[in-house]
Amino acid sequence: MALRYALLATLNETPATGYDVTQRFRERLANVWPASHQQIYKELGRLHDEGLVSMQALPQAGKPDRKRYAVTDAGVAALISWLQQPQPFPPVRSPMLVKLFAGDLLDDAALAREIDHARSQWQPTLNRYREIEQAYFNEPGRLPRHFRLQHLALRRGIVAVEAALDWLDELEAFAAAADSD
Amino acid sequence: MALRYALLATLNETPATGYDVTQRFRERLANVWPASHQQIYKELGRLHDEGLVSMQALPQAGKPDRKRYAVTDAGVAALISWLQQPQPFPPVRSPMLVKLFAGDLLDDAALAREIDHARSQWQPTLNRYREIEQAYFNEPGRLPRHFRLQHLALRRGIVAVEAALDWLDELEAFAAAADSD
DNA sequence: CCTTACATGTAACAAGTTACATGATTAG
DNA sequence: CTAATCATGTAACTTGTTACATGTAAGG
Repeated sequence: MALRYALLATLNETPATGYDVTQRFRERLANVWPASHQQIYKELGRLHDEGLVSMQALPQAGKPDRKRYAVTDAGVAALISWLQQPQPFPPVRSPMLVKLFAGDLLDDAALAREIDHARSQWQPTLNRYREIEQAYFNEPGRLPRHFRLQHLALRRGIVAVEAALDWLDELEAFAAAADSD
Repeated sequence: MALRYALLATLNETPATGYDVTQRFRERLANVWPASHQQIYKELGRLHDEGLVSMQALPQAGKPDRKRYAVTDAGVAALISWLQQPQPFPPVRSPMLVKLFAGDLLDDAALAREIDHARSQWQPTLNRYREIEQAYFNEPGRLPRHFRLQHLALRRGIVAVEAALDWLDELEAFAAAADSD
């Protein structure tokens, strides 16, 4: 459900084609609400059917026509009304925790591999987030409101991944102790 | 995909009916891999079709027969082989971050409401987790391995929610400052 | 020659949610 | 009288993933 509002939000900043929007999702929404081009095109079609966005075809030679979407008044209204309502929290579903739940069928070696794998995913993610923070949000106090909100969204990613890595340290301490038995 | 392995893991501890398993998911797997009874029954049926669990009908009067499921050798093998392979991480999808992304269409009042709502979800969750930790995992060093793994799964929840609440404080500080302008 | 960027989609499938269905027994 | 517990499911729907389809132009 949130996908359509993410779409309305970007298009509200600047009208764009499905292709452009897909780029934006890759670059700036990947850690908020990832979506593939297939899903984006489908949802843009629906939004258009419902009159929440307008569409203008821009003819091209040799390629499919570009379709430029812009939010309509009804679209802005729908987005604002969604923003007013507190949203439910997505449930946690973690394959890694399912593994811990399997208990003694999970041997020490497999656990160690899983820990390494997790670290190899999260550490680079944290580094990337911190680089972005350095580069774009160095003086948050001076930024206009919508940039500060984006910074806070990034902060959410940072604290979450830091917590994940702290927990990995706990888990590794346990695994190392078990190893030396 | 992880649902079936969560099912195999519980049934490997103790054989049980779909109803029993649903209880266990409510009590102990809610924060790891939540699942409804509809999903559980469907997946148990599939696991049975594939020979990963065996089923024995226990006739009852007035109620549907109970069906007792137990993991087969093939089931144990499938679970172990899954445990060996590092699992991909589920993508982050957060409606709350989508809201921040909407920028100036999100007014201060709506933001404040969202913060309160989030805190009212997470704070009780954290309290519950801490109570469970106190009650069951008071002396982790003395526990057998599979309990320690469950403790570590709970720790994951604790550090994640603590991080979420820390972030909410950051967000609230921003909202309060904006308010006083 | 090969890959990447551009630009749009369709179709099949998997996973999860919500609504509906049945019917006895027990606790308040 | 009402709600909860026990015990199983089916069906419709939504969301998201993966595979497939088409065709040009530019850069290494």
